Amino acid sequence: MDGLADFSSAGSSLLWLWIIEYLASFKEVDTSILHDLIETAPEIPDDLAKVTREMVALRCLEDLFGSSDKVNNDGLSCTENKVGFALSESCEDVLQQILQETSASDLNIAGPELLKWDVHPFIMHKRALMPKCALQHLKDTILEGTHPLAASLKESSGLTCVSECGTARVGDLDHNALAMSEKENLLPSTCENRDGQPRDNLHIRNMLPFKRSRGDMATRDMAAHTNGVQEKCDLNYNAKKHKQDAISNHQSADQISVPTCGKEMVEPLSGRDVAVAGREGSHFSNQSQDAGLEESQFPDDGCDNCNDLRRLGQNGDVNDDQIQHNQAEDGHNAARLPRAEPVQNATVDEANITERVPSVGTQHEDTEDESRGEVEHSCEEETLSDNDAYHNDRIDVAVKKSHFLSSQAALGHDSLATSGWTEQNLCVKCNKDGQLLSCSSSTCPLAVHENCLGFPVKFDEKGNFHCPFCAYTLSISEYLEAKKRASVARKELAAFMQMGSVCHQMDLANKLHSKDPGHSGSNGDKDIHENGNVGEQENNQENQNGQHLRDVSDQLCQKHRAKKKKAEPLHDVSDPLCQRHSANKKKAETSASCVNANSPCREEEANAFSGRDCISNGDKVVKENMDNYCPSERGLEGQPERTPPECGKLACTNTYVEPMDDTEAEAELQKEDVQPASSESSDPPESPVIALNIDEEEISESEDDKFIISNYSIRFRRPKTHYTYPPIPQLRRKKVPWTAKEEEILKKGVQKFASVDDRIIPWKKILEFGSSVFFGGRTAIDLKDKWRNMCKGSPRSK
DNA sequence: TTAGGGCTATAC
DNA sequence: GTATAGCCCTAA
Repeated sequence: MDGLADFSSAGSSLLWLWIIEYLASFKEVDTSILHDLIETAPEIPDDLAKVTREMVALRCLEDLFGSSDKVNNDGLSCTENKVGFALSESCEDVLQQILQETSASDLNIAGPELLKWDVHPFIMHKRALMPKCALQHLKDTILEGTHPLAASLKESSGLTCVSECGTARVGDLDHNALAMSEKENLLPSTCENRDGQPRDNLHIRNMLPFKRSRGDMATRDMAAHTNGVQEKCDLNYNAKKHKQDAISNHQSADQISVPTCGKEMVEPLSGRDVAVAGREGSHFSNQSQDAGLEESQFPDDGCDNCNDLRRLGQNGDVNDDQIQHNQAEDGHNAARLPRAEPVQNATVDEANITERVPSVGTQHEDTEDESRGEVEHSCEEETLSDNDAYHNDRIDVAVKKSHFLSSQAALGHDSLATSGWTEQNLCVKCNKDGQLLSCSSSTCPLAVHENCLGFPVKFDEKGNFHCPFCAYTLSISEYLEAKKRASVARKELAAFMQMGSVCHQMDLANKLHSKDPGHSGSNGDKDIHENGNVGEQENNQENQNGQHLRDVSDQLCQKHRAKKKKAEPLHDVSDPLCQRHSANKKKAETSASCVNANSPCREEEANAFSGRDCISNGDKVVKENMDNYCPSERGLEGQPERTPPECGKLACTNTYVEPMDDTEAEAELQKEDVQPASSESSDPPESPVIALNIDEEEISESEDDKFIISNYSIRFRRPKTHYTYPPIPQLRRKKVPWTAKEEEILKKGVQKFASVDDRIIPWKKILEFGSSVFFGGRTAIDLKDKWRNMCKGSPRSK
């Protein structure tokens, strides 16, 4: 059944209006969706013409209902002009004209034009101006018949039957969803008996989401938009998206007209998805009774998932616990997935949403939370979308399985349809008996010859065989589980990195206090406050950030304690780590400087953020945690970036610069043989790494001092300007001594590229020129600085 | 992208 | 404490 065809034949063009309004409710409107609808619907010009009229009518109704704004929307006015209306006319007149049915020729003109018409402005306009219940007003007014034009408008708009049915069925996003669902449940029998059209309308209504979910991009977008409306209604976007997708998958596979539209309206009040399922079931049941269509598509022979779905729908008493229990009990029961999974998934997603909604729906005032929220949001979004895909896959598998079983039953013996393969010990593939592999899933009837599998049979750890369907479903489950764990780990990593930022800020605050005694405390605080939220964290950890930060810092410092195998109470001020750190700091820090007692953490974080596997700053624990961290170019410490393979798995932002001409640069050096043997031998190109490795010296954990990372490491620079919770703190690179070879190539480069007056030296070119020699972390600025130093030491002739 | 000034860590 | 090397920031 093609919903749009029905839609068109139904002739209820008001539905178009509702569609438009529906779309208009979305935050982001993709006009291509409407265009898709337009283009795929037959006899569209007429409908479009009606839509045109109704748009204008809507505009008029807007006026009637008090909207004083008469913004002249280009698209709308253009359309209006096409059908001979002018905005300046009075509402009554316009309405009258609408009802007078513009001539067919006018409509034909308007139709093609409308196809090119960008509905977006209109939608935006409607969204901006329409009262939330404007459509309801529209309907009510038409149905009440109090307006002089109501009667004819009612007839013209196709609301007659709706009126007679006594219910409004579409578009009442603000209405009580429960009442709505109840109304909807009442609709079919009465309406349908009066006129075929209403029934069509019902199907149209039901089919709309179905069309949205049919798989192509446009319809997918529309599904997303649909969910956008739900989001607007404080619904759980993902849960609904998933549920809708899930159901749509069933629909697309089985051509089941599950009224997701009605579901969407139900959902706002249905806190529990099972309740929704129950109501869906009600719809479904009604429809089945009315049309008898679904029965024909739900063969009783082995299509247990379909029947299960139906049962689930009809059984409004099912509750979450039951289902979850069943799932827990039957976690590996793929055969039951078709009925259980949609609910399960929705439940899971709902849980996710519980976490997620605040970050989406509320504005976090502090940047930290925003950043964290962003990270988590993106992570969850990614995970959820991926989950959706796999949930759909899982459902697809179930559907395919049921189809497969059905088709096999149809191809095989009739008895199979009733008794199943398992009971008869027949292969589901070849319908022959023999030594069969039975699927371990308790309710999966599938049995198959090993040879019929088409691939080598595999058994799980317990030696159980799972049919391909169940195996795939199981794999998806495991994958999703793993993703969930990864997501959690990512959050923890985010918290960990955030900790680095916190420590940094605290360290900065401490330094400001200790190094700027001239600054009054208030001034210092003020400065810090101006630069970010350092001050507030320093001053009060109980503020909204502080609590979380302290929690994170506690976690981190607990690692210290665990590592030291000492049960030291962790208190902000009395942390021994802090004391040790302070003692080892050459800079005299007052006792107050350890206010936050997180200095060790800071130092460790600093090293953590500089963490490359190839460069250690002394703390292996941190290093392990930062495997995937790759600081920005300026934040890179001396790390041999010229060896890209080492960067392989890292998301290095500092790309390996392929030498412009390696041989040229090195030839320059070799040609003149400028490298003293001693220099070359004692200071090979690798020397920077060696120099850095000074810091790598193993530090015994048994000694207190060993917690103090070498000062010759990356440190945070004092922020001079805004410090807005960077997920990656600013880092100071390690010093990388220049090798003689580097100096040589630098000299060559300068001689080669510098202009006559040496006013401007293209350091970037020189860097590329000598990239085979220069240490990978060098920048053009480094070259410049080095050249400056070299020139300081000796005249330019050097 | 470059130049210049300033900052920081280290060596002495 | 000072000198120095290397790094960072900012203006042009």
